[in-house]
Amino acid sequence: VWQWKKETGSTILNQLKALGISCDWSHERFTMDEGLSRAVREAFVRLWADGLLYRAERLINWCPRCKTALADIEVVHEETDGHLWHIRYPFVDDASSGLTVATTRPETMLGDTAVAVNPEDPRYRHAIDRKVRLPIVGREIAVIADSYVDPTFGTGALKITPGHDFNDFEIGQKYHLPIICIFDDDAKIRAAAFAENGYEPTWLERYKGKDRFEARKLVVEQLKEEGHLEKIEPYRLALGRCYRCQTPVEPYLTPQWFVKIKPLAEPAMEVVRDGRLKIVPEGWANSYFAWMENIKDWTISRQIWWGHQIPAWYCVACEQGHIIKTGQGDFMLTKEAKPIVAREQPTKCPQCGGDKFIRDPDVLDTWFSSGLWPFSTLGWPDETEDLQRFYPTSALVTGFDILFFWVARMIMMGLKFMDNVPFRDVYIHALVRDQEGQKMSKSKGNVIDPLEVMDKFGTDAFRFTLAALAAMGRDVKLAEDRIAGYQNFVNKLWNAARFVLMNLSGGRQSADESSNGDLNLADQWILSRLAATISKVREAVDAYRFNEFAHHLYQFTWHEFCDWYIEMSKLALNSGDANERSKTECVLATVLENILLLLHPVMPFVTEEIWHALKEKLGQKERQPTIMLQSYPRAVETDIHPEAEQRVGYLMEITRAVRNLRAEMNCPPSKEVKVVLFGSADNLSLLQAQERYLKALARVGALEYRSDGERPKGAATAVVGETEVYVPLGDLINLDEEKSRLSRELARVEDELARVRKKLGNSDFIAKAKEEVVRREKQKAAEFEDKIRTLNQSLGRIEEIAGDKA
RNA sequence: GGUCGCAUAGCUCAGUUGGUUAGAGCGCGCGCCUCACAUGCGCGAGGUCGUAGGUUCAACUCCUACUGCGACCACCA
Repeated sequence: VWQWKKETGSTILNQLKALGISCDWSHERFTMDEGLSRAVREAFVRLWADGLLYRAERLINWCPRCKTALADIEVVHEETDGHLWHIRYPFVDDASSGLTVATTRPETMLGDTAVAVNPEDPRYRHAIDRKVRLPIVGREIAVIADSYVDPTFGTGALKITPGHDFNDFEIGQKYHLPIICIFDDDAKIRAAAFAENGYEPTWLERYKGKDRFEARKLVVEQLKEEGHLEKIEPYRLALGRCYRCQTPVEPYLTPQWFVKIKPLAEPAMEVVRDGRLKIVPEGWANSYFAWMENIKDWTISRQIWWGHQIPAWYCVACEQGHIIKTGQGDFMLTKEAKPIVAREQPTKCPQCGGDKFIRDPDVLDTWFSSGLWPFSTLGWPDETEDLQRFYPTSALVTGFDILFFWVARMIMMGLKFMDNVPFRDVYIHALVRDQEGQKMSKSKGNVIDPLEVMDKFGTDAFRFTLAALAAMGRDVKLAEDRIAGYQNFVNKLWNAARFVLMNLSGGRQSADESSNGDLNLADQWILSRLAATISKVREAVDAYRFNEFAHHLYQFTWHEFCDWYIEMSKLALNSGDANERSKTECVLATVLENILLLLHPVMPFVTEEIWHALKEKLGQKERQPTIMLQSYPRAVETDIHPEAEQRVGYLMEITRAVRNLRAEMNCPPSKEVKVVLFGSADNLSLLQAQERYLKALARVGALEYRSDGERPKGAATAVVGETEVYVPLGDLINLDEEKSRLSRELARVEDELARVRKKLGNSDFIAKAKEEVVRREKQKAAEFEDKIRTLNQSLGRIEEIAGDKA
């Protein structure tokens, strides 16, 4: 175990570290550590004392390959093609007639001890309380009536094998039927089974020691030979397999340890119901309840070679008769053996005073110790400081596949032993699937090794991608294109940082000491946008909406900071105004630092790197050793500046309009153009005040502002709000192109207007819609009408020119 | 068999209380080596939001049915 742990454990740790996960490595624990073993023994003893543990012989799920008991949850059911075999069991009193049973497992007939029919089934009234003779075996078994039998399934007659089927076991208990276990722990035919029941089978030679599937063939063959096989139908059945080795599970009768689960499950459901523990996304709470409500006692003993050995001892003197030797040094305890449950081996038997004990050879299901994890790792059962401080934790992040295996158990155990939930939130993250959406699995060979991906694209890009794709409640198809895209984002951030660093004068000014009085418009704007972004990012994280988190940061960093602000900042930096320049430097540094802090959880490596460079440049390096110790940014209320946002928004629209016109008219970027703007005095004075931005961003040479008068002829035109934008191109203008462009735009706006008018024409709409909605629609209509008017005028002028030319 | 989820641009996906010109990334088209970045910059094309009904003044958004995927749970032989 320890060798295995060393290898696997270090692989996992290396992966985690490569992923840039920052943990308190001093708290690393392994299930088999002494501290945890102690917690396991303590928990076991307490459960026993509280009557929540018992040892009993039950039909349990058994893996004949692993030779161990399995919990229900460790059995995976899989639709499998099989057959329904119809076998005829003749009546003892009249061999010429009989009952036909249908079964998916003909070999188990060797252990049948009854046939059941539904008491209401008219076909079988005559059969009740008669006896039938088992083919091959020759044993006489009773026909019983029980409403459990579904008359519509198969033949309506059900063979009862209490030793090898869960339902049959129940029925067997109800009618006190004998139990014949025909298999040994290998699922091979066990000869002794028949001798035990007083049979001297001559037919046994043929089956003895045969595996269950071989036995099936032989049974079918013999039934056929003897004329008892009536029919074989194809049938799909849900076959239970061992979750580890896929071997079909065999119901098997052995003594095992069980946890009485209902008393633990009840409170565990309650805390989710009353909100003391939140499952995110909520949808999983339904599954959680469904599972908890139908939960059966938990088989916790395992017959495997490693794990926590069960802390139960048996007095050799008292239990002698219940100890069965099964091999050299191996032994088994019958269901009658009385365990002494204790933290340590007892010194004296309370019954006989004997001092010789053997310890229960079984070990515990690993999930038993895992269930104690939230507190066993913190020193429980001691009242440690760690326990005080860290229990309960705020959130558990995990995949749905262990919601039942582990999470549910932690909740039950936490409530039982700590009297409190182990964590407040359970965030069920998406499962990463391959490009085709298939679940990754070793057997399918479609596993994506995170180390390889990180090697190719970088850890930061990989982490950011996972966050960006982690939309609530949806699995992730990991596409390399996507990672490549975010790799570019990392690069973009790097280059933006380079720009900022090369423009900082250095040393003299610190980013957080900026005086925010009389900043220029761009500075006000970006700080306002930053504040808004911080708020949205925080909201997203609080709600576990990591895709929104990533989206907002991507959008802000690339499309606001880089695309607009950095470009605008160049004007301030080159303005020759030292005061303005230093303020802009401050803002650049502030925004960059905030971006780094905001992104750090998803992009730890680049952000750390850039942050150090930034701190060095600002002369603050010694003060702050690592970005990780910084607190997460909070939005600065006073930075919020709606007016600046609105103004820059307008400026951006005009800029886009000019760029658009240039592009449509195939005007090369190298060529400066003249722009004439018509609009209200307010808007124009704003534009005029900020015209350096317009000139730089849209490559405009000269700008003219007019409130009314003749519109320029031969100009490409656009309408932004109430502002008309003209780019006079003189003879360069392509009349046809401009005409079709304007017509297209006109058609689009007319469409919009028609839609809005239709709404406004509907009296129900006016009467019933919210006032604000109506007002907005009216405003839209007015805007569209204005726009249509100017577009028509522009079209008119184009046609005029065309006319002149012709 | 039961339960739940998903169907939106060529691809992968967002769209939080019903009213937006339905968005992003990649891909695609056009134009650019504009002094942080061609892993880049600018502009653009592309969707009757799976089908059929219903509720509503108004539906991608709510309800029903259907179709097609997917997952989980399940002892009907």
